[in-house]
This record gives sequence, C-alpha cells and structure tokens, in this order.
Amino acid sequence: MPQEEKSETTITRPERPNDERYDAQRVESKWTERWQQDASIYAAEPDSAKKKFYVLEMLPYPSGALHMGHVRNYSIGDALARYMWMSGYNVLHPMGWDSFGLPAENAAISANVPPREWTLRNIANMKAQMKRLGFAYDWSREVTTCFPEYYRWNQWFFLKLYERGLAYRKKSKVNWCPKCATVLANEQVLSNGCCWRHEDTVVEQRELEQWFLRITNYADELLRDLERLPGWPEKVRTMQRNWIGRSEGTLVDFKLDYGPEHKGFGPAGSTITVFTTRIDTIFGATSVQLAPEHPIVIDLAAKNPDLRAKVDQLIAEQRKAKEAGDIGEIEKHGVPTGRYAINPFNNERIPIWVANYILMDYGTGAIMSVPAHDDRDYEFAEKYGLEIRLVILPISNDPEETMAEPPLPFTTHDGMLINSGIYSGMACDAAIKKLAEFAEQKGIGKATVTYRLKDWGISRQRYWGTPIPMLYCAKDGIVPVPEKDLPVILPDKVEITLTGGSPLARVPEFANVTCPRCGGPARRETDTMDTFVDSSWYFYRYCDARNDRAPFDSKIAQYWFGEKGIDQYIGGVEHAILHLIYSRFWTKFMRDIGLITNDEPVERLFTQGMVIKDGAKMSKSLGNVVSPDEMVARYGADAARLYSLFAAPPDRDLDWQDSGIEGIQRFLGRVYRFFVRYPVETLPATPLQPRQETSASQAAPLCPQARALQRKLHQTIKRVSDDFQGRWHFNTCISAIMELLNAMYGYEDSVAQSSAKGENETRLLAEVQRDVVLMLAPFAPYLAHELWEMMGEKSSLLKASWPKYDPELAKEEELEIPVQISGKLRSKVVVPADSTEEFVIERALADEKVKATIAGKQVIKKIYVPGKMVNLVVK
RNA sequence: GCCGGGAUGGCGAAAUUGGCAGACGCAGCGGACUUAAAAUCCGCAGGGCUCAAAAGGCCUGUGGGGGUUCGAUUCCCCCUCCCGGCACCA
Repeated sequence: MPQEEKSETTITRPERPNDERYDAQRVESKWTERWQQDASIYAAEPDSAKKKFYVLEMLPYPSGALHMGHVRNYSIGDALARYMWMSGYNVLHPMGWDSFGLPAENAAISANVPPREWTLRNIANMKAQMKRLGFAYDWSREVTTCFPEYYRWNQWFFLKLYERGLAYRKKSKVNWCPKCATVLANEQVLSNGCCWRHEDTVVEQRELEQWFLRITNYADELLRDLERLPGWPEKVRTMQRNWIGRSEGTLVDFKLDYGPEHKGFGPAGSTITVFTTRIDTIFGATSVQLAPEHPIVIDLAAKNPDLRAKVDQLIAEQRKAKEAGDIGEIEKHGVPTGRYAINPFNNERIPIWVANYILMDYGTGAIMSVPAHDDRDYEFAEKYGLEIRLVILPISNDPEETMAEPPLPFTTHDGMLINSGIYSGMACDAAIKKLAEFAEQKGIGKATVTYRLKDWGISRQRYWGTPIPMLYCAKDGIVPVPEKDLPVILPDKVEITLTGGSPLARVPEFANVTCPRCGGPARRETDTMDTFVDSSWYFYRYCDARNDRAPFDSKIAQYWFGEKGIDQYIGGVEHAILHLIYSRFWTKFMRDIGLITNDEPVERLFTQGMVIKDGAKMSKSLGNVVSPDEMVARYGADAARLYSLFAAPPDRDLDWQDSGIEGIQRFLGRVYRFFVRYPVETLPATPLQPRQETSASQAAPLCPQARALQRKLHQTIKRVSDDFQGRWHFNTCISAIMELLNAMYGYEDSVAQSSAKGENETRLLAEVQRDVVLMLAPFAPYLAHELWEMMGEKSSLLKASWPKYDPELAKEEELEIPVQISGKLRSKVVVPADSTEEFVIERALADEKVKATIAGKQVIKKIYVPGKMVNLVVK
C-alpha cells in the first residue's frame, strides 16, 4: 500500500470551490479511493477501557448484485455504526458472504461456470458496490463461508454435535423439492406447501436417510428465553413461539378390546396411546380416532383389503390437502375399523375410527374424540352419527347461566365437570391435574409436553455446500472423520446435474476412502450441509476471523458478545424463523460445550421493511426493479442511502419513487451550496470551546434572529440524538436537519448580510455549520467528509464527537399558546415562556377574538396545560 | 379460526406523555432571476362554504360506528378492508 500518497492527500487544505454546484460523482469517487487506501479506520480490537458496540447487518448471499433491500439494510446499520463511533464506543461492524448454496450450481448448469468461480466473481462485484456506497465495514474480518478456512469449523461443530448425540442419522419422510433436487428442512417449506426458493413448486414427501440436529432438545429453552428478548420485535417472538408450538397435555393409554370374535392386533401392540390437552373431558370420549398412517391402522389394513382401500383413500385426501396447503380446510372423512378400545377411566368400550383430519406427525397420531367439547370432533360426530356426550357445564356469576346446558360444542376451560364419576363437580383446570396424576399412578398415562418443532434435517443432496464429515465402513458402521483430518475439502472438479442424487457421489476419489478405525474400505458421506448451518454462527467468527486453531477465541468473543450478545442486529423479517431460530440453537449448543458464556446471540433485533415499487415487491417479472448501481450513477451514493432512510420509517415498507430521490439530491446540493455561499472566514484558531462556555458567552449578545437559529440548532441536535437512542425514525431526523438548513438560509437572508453581523454571529454560523456536518455524517458520509475537509478540519470525522445539545439554549423564550373555546380552536396568544397560569389565562381572556366568541356566555371552566394550550369552557 | 402489524391531503409521510392534525419532502401553482430554458431563491397549498376580490370568517376532516374526556390520529368497545405469520396441532 503506497504510504506516501496517503499523507499527501490528507494534509493540504483545498481552496473553497467557486462552483456552487455539488458534483456528487467527483466528490464520492475521491473519498471512495481514500477510504480504500486506509481501510484500517474501521478496524476495532477488544479494548476493555472502552464500551463495546457490536452492530451487524445480515450477511448477503452473493447472488450477483446488491438490490435496494440490501442498500436499505446496510444504510440503517451504517448510520448506527457511525453514530456509535462518534459517541465514543468501540464499534465492531463487519461484513461477509453467505456463499454456499444452490444458485451457484444452477449457474454452473446454465452458464457452464464453476460454482466457485461464479461465487467469487459475484462477491468481488458486490464488495465493490458496498465500497462505492461508502459503508464503513472492517474488511479485515471478512468471512466467506465457502472457504475451507470457514467451513472446516462447520465440520468441527458437526463432530461435536455427533459426540454429544445431537447429530444423528435416521430414515424418515422428508421434504423434497424437485427443482432444488434436494431435501429441505421443515423451516424451508412455506405454509402453502411450496419450496422457499421455488414458491410455485410443491414439495414432495420422500423416504430418505438423513442427518438431523436435535434442536428439539432445546425447544423449551428456545421458547422460554423468548421472554428474555425484549429488544426483539413482538412479531418475531410470536412467530418463533408459534413455530415451536409447545402444547401441554396428557398421554393416555386406551387398551384394545379383545372381544370374543377378535384375536388381537398383532405386533402393533395392545394399547393405543392418545395425546390430549383436555383430559378433563375424557368421560365424554365416544370414539378413538387414528391417523390413516398410524401403525395399528396399517396393521389392520394389511389383513383387510376393504379397509385398506378406504384408508388409502384417506391418505390420498390428506396428502392432496397438504400439498394444496389447505390441510386446515380438508373435508372430514373417516371409516370405522370395526374394533374397539377401552376408556381407562370408565372402562367403557368405544369404537376405533380412522380419520383424515388426524395427523401422524403430531402428538401420537391418535386422539380420543370428545364431540361435545371439541369443534372438529363435533363436526365429525354429527356427520357420522357418533354419540355426543356433555361432560362440562359453564360456570358463571349468573346463577341462571351456571349449570345451564350450553350450545355445543362447548370448548372453553371455564367450566365444571359432570357425568365424570368422582371428578364430577371439579373445575376443568383442577381436574386436568387430578386426572393426569391418577393416570400416572395407575401407569395408564402421564402429563407430557408436545412440540410442533421438529429436529433440523441438514443433509442436502447438493454439491455446493459443506461436506458432512462422516464415513460409512462395512465393518465399523458410521465413523466420524477424525478431527485432525479436517477440513474435508470440497473437490473442485465435479459434474453438476440436478438428477441422479448427490453430485459428490459421482466423484470416486472423494467418495472412496479408507476407514480410520479398521483400515478397510469405506464410503464417504456425499451429502452436504444445509447452508443455514453456515449462517448459524458466522457472527462469532467475525470476532476472530483468521483463527486456524479454533472457530474463534472464546475471550475475544466474550468481549464482543458480552452477556447479552450482539448489541444490534438488522435484517429482513423473512429470517424470523429460519436463520434466527437456528442461530439461537447454535448459541445454546456452543455455550453448552464451553465456547461462549452468553445464552442468546442477539440482544436487540431490528427487522426493516421491504423496498417496494409501485405498490409491489420488486421483481424482474414485474419489471419494477430499481438498480442500486443506476441510482448511484445518477444521484450518488449519499442520495441513494439518504433517500432509503428518509422515505419511510425503517420498520415500514418503502415505496421507491425516483422523484423522491431527486428531492434528496436537491437537498444535498442545497447543503453544499450553503457552505460554498456562506463560508465562515474566521474559524477560531483554537478548537471550539466546550459547548457550555461558548453558549454562555453567546447567549446574551446574539441578535434575535441569531438566537432563533441557535435555538433551532440545539433543538435539532436533541431530536436527532434522541432518535438514535430511541425509536430510530431516521426519516424525522433527516426532516429535522432539512428544517435546520431552511432556517440557516432564512437567517442568512434576513440578518447576515446586514450590518448586524458581528463576531458572535460568525462564531454561531461556524458552530451551526460544524454541527450540521457532524449530524449528516451517519446518513450522508461522502458529503459530510467533503464539507469537513472544506472547513479545514484535520481530524477524522468518523471519530469526531457527536454534538451535544444544551437544554437551556434549546428552550423557547416565547410561546404561542392556542386558545380553545369549549374545545375548539379560536385564537392564539403569545406569552413569555415562564408565564404563570394566571397570566396566560388573563391574556387569553383579553384577546379580541376570544372576547367576541364568549360574549354573552359564562366561562364555567378554565383549563391550562403548561406551555401547550388554554381551553375555556363556556355555557 | 388464532396471533402480529397497518389504514392520516394528489403521493411518501409527521404529530415522542390525551393538548394547534398534515412538520419534512415529492408532485402542483404563483413570483424573482434569465433573451429563453435549466438550475437556484422566495411564496401558496386538506376539503367545503361565505366574500366582487383579498384579508378575514364559518363548517368539516385522521377507514366506519359508538364511548370516556374540557379536549381523542392517540385511550376503551364494536365493525370493515389491507399486509405478514400460524393453522383440523388434538
């Protein structure tokens, strides 16, 4: 890196330009180059003397080019990072690439480019775009997940998970996307049954052997700790809560009835275990309903061709509904098996049915049907004429209502048991406990918890991903790759197709190995890992990105993560369940193996809204895509960034309008013009005094207009600072700066050209200009840096102190108080800010318009809200 | 069905604790500058009625209906529509 060039460019103070026109392209390319030459300005190292702040934006997939959603995401993060730097924090602000994944393989197939080459080319392009946009990332920590230096630690983690029984292999029904030609995790299937990448492609079910991670071991903690994340959007927490789907209930064994004409049910066993959340209604159970794929049903159907045909029909209906995404609206069908089960609480013999609304993959795939107290059971019983038996009555304060027969089905918990043997008369909630205890004592059931969350299937029959470090030996079975042999390198020369299973299986030199235990021949696992593994822990790697002995150093991670994790994480809400639940799981696992001490990865999460155009999501098919490159070329990076913050609050969707960014471009030009037009010739030779002192010396002698400008300045600093610390409505921050600029022009028009302009006025103007630059720095860094240099400042703007406001100087001296008569605005009076209530009301009553309005009426009430308004109620 | 978010001028939006609705910007209109245009600077602007016009005055207005209050975009109840998530989850 040429050192001498650098020092030359920073020393000279450029002449103030004569041209008022702001040439964004010239200025921005100048600073892009300078920042390029001194990348270390954004670097941070652990420093116990300074408060840390870890601000992170979700790392992108290198698809080829940034889109406006990226620009918005990074503009928010960059503004925050710059503000925190200026507020004296030790800021970590890294960036990287989530660079494994299917699109690279598709490119290989359609354009015949190797995935690695395609990916690295895209990364180079997007990195250049980021630099052109002026984002302040510490590139020395760049993480690229497709490099062996990174993915070897995925493999290392996998071995640790395997050692602890948290990674296991099992054959099961899995989601298969025909277009991806691979298995998908449950989290990657949309609610309409389609693939998350191919929203028009229905996922099929296939029976395959897969590697799973036992995320369900952490289900309870993942749920419980959501309460400890007040810095997360309620929406995301709710989504995760729904996804985990914890449900407390009871397992109850129903014995099969071996009546005289039956010889038992064979290997499937002699009991049916049902799961219920309402064991209090068990005396109202009038049938047992089984999922069509329940083992007992399969067993029965095997011996009964007629039943088998009917069950196959139910299975087909269920599958069809699932694939159409409307399993919730399936028309209920069922068939009786002709067999019976015994209700263990009343020894009653009830029929066993098979029904298409019972799901095999939830609970036990079997329920007790209580038509009187469950909507679905009621509908089903009505249809097939099954008995409906009332066992719960409402309890109410109204004696008439209590004990009255409710309309069916009656499904609430607020009730009392009847027709329930010794439990009659108990309240529902108490009965649930008692009945579960009894079942447990008798060995016929127990209280239990069921989750919707399933273990995470991570095997992918794809090439461009982390090889799973496992071997299969004819003699030793499943053998993990020894840690010393990591990384298992992903080979380069592989023929990629979307058919015929894992591409790696067709690479003999990769697939054929010797067993490290017996030395005999073994086969390597040729599936790769889900790319969500890569992104589950990447933010820890940023802390210590070049470590080749461990995923990262625990001490360094502890500094940056602290007790509560990343201070601010920013990204799209589309990862609310996927990435954000996986990485919480990974954090808990890493804590359990002693790598880290925090329980959660992210303290505060912010999900920004989408960028849309003409009311619709940007997409190639709609032809409404706005290209960041084009915006930067036309309006400049500052304008693109500032507009993405100005057009809407960051959590809302943003409708992109080209005319809007033109307005922002005008604003930037107007700022620049002010500095060129009204240069402050007499900058204080010494750095500006601490603010209080300057203010005190300025407060008195300023002319009224100057005082008004000073007040506006301090009010603006307050508004912008408050917003950074609170609600992040950067759109109003920018409005506030615009208002200040308007006031600056107004001030120059009215005063500064006149003879009233004295030294204090000049000093004030210098102060205002300096603070405007400081406040613009997080939002429009290019212009801010240029103006900073034009003002002759030598220090780094990045680390310059954020301006402080003086509440005294921000205060109004006179207030315009609205006067309402009976709640309607009728007039306004101007009073000194420190006026008493009596004085303000007296002035209000003396006002001509007020007098006219209340003439002939009697004032019955006088309300004064200090500093806000007067309301005179008349009769 | 359940959960979360939203609905304010022609448009994007603001109103931070119940206190002047529409800040700021876009589009629009008018003026200054200019041979002209662009650029720039200044001004007007929710809707309606009144007034010859202007100034002014009056009425009305934050998805709809009701309530609490001196006062409601803001709090409470009911309803409509839009966006997102979950869904015969037993």
